[in-house]
Amino acid sequence: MIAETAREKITESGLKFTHQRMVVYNALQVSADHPTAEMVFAKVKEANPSISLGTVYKTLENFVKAGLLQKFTDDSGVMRFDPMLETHSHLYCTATQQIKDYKNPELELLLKKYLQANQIEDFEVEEVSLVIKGKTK
Amino acid sequence: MIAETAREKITESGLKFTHQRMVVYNALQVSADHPTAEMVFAKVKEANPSISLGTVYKTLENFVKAGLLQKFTDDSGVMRFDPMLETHSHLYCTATQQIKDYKNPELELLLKKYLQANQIEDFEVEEVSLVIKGKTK
DNA sequence: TTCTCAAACAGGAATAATTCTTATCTGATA
DNA sequence: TATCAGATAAGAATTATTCCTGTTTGAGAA
Repeated sequence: MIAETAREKITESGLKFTHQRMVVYNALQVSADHPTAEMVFAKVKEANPSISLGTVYKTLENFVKAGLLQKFTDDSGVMRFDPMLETHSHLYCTATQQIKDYKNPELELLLKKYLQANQIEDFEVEEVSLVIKGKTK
Repeated sequence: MIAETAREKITESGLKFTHQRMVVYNALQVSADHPTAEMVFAKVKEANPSISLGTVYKTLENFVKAGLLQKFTDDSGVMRFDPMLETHSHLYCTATQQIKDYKNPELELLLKKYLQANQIEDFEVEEVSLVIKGKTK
């Protein structure tokens, strides 16, 4: 049951379990796109009409800190939240501004190996991600 | 002479040459970091104290459209402008939030070749960039 | 179960980056 | 040098995000 999974994930990550956190968590698990805080807010209101936008922002930030979500900023400067935790790249369509995940373990391995073999001077790599810009056909 | 180069580049790109555009152009050519619009504004005021912030924003945007600059957004959602035109990657320090260019033609070639050999379904790649997060030693 | 309290929440005010608006000015061309 | 489309200055407006304050709630103790 989805409520149980959410509860487990949230408490496991060291956060107090609340109804608001549960609905935000669930909203992100089912979202295929990379929602903004406003998009999460709109979706979450269906399940909890009295939630406030500030709570959504704070909850998303807490989830990022707790390692449940990834956050990045799109080209127009808006924060996007991403339920996937494995490293993956993003396809950014320059025509429609849509963002899609692009998972390619082979490519990730290639990059990881390259950066291990060729250390960057004075820099310790933690994470690598690829932004591929172009157009959806 | 730097004024001549600026004039050429600006008119070549199809934009009308103005004093404001020249000082913005020159400010970016000499900046090693990836300035924000505010940083450009501060620098440009030395050469032209009466320039307005709105003009700086508009000019930077025009330069991006004309292909003289690259634009991206940093993790805190602020726009950064980048005088380099060749594809290159960014090193993002998670401790200090500093951004540095990382140019590595070998790595770029590797990526380009990989993406040519392994087409992404329904997507036409225009540009690839790597965001490498980590810590400066 | 009820009590207690640190943490979370709602609601809205405040802030910061960016865009827009309008009246004025300027560069390129004739 | 006169013309005019496009560029600029100044500041108002907008948008995303953070902050503040009083109220509520979840989790553990008694």
